[in-house]
Amino acid sequence: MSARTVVNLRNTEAPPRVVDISKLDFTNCPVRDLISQIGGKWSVLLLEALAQRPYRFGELRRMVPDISQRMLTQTLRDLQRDGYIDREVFPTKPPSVEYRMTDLGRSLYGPLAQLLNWAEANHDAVRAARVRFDQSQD
Amino acid sequence: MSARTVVNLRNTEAPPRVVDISKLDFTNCPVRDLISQIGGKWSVLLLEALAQRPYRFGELRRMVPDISQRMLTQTLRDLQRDGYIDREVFPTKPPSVEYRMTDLGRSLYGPLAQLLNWAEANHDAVRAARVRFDQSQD
DNA sequence: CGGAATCCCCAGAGATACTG
DNA sequence: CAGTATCTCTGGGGATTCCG
Repeated sequence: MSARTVVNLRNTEAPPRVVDISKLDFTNCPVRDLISQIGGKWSVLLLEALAQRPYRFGELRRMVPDISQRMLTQTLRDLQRDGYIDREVFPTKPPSVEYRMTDLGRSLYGPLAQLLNWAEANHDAVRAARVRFDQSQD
Repeated sequence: MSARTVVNLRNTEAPPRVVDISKLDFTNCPVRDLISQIGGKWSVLLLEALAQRPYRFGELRRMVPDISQRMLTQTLRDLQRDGYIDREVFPTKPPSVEYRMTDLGRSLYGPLAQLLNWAEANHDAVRAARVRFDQSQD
């Protein structure tokens, strides 16, 4: 994929210099790697929750009532795998599991939160653009 | 969906106050709305390209050789619909179509680029975390 | 040149039931 | 409580063909 292309394109000073575009490892593009993960349906939501404070499995489940048990487990495991959150098991009875954000996760949440703030601030503009577009298409 | 929950969760000062979580309009959550759009496979890539300068359809196609014609057309139309890019048709022969970023798109690209920079800067850390996780799971 | 229309496939996500 | 294990299904995305 266009890993190098992406890098070059973001360099706004230089002209676009497309390099070696066909031979690049698709799975190794950092941007695609990040977007495909947080692009999931629940990842950002859980990151927002855990950015505030640690939560237990059941707490997260109650906070996001329309997530299935399966997707909560899976999304948490994926976030843990990428190093954004930690998982700690307390051998109580019944057992309880707490999830908390790592330093890496917190450093991700900085720029991520900026983007989310943009989304909220400009949501009306986007919706208005959609209405205009749809009306112009008959 | 949890539109309000998201808002409250990002307010790091107050305790989590989950409000009216089941009755919210799923489609009206700004965060979900943005993430589901730019979470697409090609959106960010095209935004990066057009953040630099306007491009014609065929130019974009050559820059991203592994995108299908269909997905290029569709992704561009979606970005246009949300107001991030403009489309201008030049009635030459054969016709040519140019895409350029709008002011709204440029304002989005600010925080977005910060996130992408984070992705590149921390890609090694994420990959290392993955290796650790996979090895700890037998 | 820049699409639109059509067919097809599979990974992401939901529902349900069971377990340490 | 906090998960696994199956089964299922939708829709995002690819390949191909046709059009102004």
